[in-house]
Amino acid sequence: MHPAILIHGPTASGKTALAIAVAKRVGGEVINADSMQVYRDLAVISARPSEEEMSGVPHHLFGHVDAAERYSTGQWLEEARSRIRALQKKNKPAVLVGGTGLYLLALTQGLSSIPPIPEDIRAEVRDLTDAEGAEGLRARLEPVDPETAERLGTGDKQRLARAYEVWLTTGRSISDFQTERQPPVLLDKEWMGFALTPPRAKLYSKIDRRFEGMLMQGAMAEARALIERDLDPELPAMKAHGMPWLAAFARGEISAELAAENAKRDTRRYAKRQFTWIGRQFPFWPRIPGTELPDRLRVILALYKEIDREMEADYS
RNA sequence: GCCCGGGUAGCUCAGGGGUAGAGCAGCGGAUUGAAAAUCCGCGUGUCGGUGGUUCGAUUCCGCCCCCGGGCA
Repeated sequence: MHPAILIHGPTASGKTALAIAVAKRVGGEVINADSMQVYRDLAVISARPSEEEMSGVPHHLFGHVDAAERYSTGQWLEEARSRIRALQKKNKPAVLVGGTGLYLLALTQGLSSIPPIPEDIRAEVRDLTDAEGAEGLRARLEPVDPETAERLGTGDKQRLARAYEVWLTTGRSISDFQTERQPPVLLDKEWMGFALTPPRAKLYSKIDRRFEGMLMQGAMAEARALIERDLDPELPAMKAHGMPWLAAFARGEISAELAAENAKRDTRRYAKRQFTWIGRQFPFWPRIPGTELPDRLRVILALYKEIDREMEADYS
């Protein structure tokens, strides 16, 4: 069995092209680890690789979800598990690539086994959040799960809502669930992760240019098509970088220039958070600071060959 | 060339004899099924340069440089 290769990095750092190049060299297949590239309706806006870019390398979990769906980390993890297992059976390395750090964390550290939340409870808590805000949620959570209420920031309505949903569904606190994790899909020796860490100034100007490029490739048309479906603006797909601003522009509320400015700014801020995530959550993943594809490829292949050989030795 | 106005944070600007703020941008952090989400924290500065007055100058004065506008 070959170890899986995980490629992570901030948005617009060149993960897609690198993953394809790596997959070609090691005879592997690419699996998406990006929460937005799963949505069918977000080809341009999520910078999903085109058929042409994929250049014959099989890709999995790209654009297979409808924008009306609320995709989740848990769902992704199960889908990724089955693809990874299938590749292991074929004795091909899996190349997981994506900017969603939480997905890769779940993959390598495991997730707690919390039962799915029934739709009526989710709706109830969502209404509660709208009506009472973070304050109200916190007040409700405090008596039943004081630990989580204490740990979460006072305004973190999303996590407060999640904690409260879990309590309503199971009668147990989320902190209780979170003390244990399921075994990860990939065990320690079964994967190797790489983090792209380009110079920030360079990345930021790349982000700006990339968004301009998206506009030229039809991002606006893509946004309009979604807007016409009249979906809940709170859906994850509707929150993809640029979407809320392109929607505001479509409604005539802001200028095209402002929409583009804001979209770029949101993306830059996201990249900043990704840098923090890499530093804190993946401190031991080898860094790849270079920005040239051949250099990056060389670094990955050199390190990968080593552990791949070790693994072959272990199994023979 | 002359006359005004202005040079203060990355940007737009406020302030004023005791080394300085606001907005935006930015920076640091958290992160267990919405994560491209959600949340917490932080002014980051040769106050254009150089002399002078003063206990003390970013502030007042002189000269110089730069940018607007006007008159030539």
